[in-house]
Amino acid sequence: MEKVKGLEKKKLISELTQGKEFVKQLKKQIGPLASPEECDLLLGKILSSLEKSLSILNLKALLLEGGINANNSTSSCSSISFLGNNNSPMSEVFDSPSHHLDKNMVSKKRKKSQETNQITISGTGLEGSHEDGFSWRKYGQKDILGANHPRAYYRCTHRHTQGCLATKQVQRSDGNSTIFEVTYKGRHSCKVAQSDIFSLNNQKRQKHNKKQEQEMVIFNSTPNHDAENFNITTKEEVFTPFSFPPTPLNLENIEETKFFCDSMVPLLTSQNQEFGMDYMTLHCSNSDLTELISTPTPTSISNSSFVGDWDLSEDFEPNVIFDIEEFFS
DNA sequence: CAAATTTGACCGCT
DNA sequence: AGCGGTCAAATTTG
Repeated sequence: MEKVKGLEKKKLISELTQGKEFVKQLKKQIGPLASPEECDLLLGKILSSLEKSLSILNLKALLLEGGINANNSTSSCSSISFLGNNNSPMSEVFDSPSHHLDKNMVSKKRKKSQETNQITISGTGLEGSHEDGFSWRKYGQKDILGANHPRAYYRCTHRHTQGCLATKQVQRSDGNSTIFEVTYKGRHSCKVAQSDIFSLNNQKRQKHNKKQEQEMVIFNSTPNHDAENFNITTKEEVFTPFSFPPTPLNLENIEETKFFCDSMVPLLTSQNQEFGMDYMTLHCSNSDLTELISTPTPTSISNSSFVGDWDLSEDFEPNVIFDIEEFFS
């Protein structure tokens, strides 16, 4: 992660310097000979540079504000989470796995709690791209009322061998069919070695290297979030949506967190209407993302490049666009 | 041939 | 009754 830290700073300086240069050029352009097109182009560049810079800062701010667990998370992307509209304690979903061993227990108790305690990640338009390092087995698919696309149901492959009760649901977004909404439920109790995840991600990276797919990750809050209860403090241990079973993310009162991965737009966009974030779009290449989320050795996010020694005193700025692919390149 | 996926049936909840 | 979630037999895949 040290590598990334250095890159961030360099990138930030580079963006700010670029912005400065663009302003200089624009200054020269402004005058009787200035063409509107050139001015427009330069303005766009300036804005882009400034937004990228702000994004870099704001991403850090988010991670700091989000109270990301310092101990376990290795994923910059997965570490940003949003909490729901109630302060109810974490449900049985994240409690003792033994609660779920009884099939009947699952049906009633869990159903209700899962509705309010789940992590949703939306993956890329590529089916395999929302792979998260876990081994999932599809056990069902349903057409959902009002949805354009069916919902697929997956459970951990180690359900029977290790009693792992983690499940996830994958559904294409109605609005954008290239976006997959992945809802994780339950926590992995299976022992998936970090090395396994690493090698698995390496395989995937090799698979997708040529395609150079880009992913957009939108961190989205649910529409009905109550701003007052929408806090990012972390406490309870929940399953981390991206690839790290042995590296749970500590969050408190999570209701629902959505990540959207899309392959179309190379931008990271952050908006916050209620308390700083309505959604955030993180975009990076598949390989970059994989690298980011598949660090073999668990690393503290707070020790990571994102939140390391940055001084982020300013408030989060909404509507920030951040080309994370370029940023991490 | 084992593992994974598909898909219709079933179940519980509202 | 309708819906979402799960089961499990059939089928496909590696």
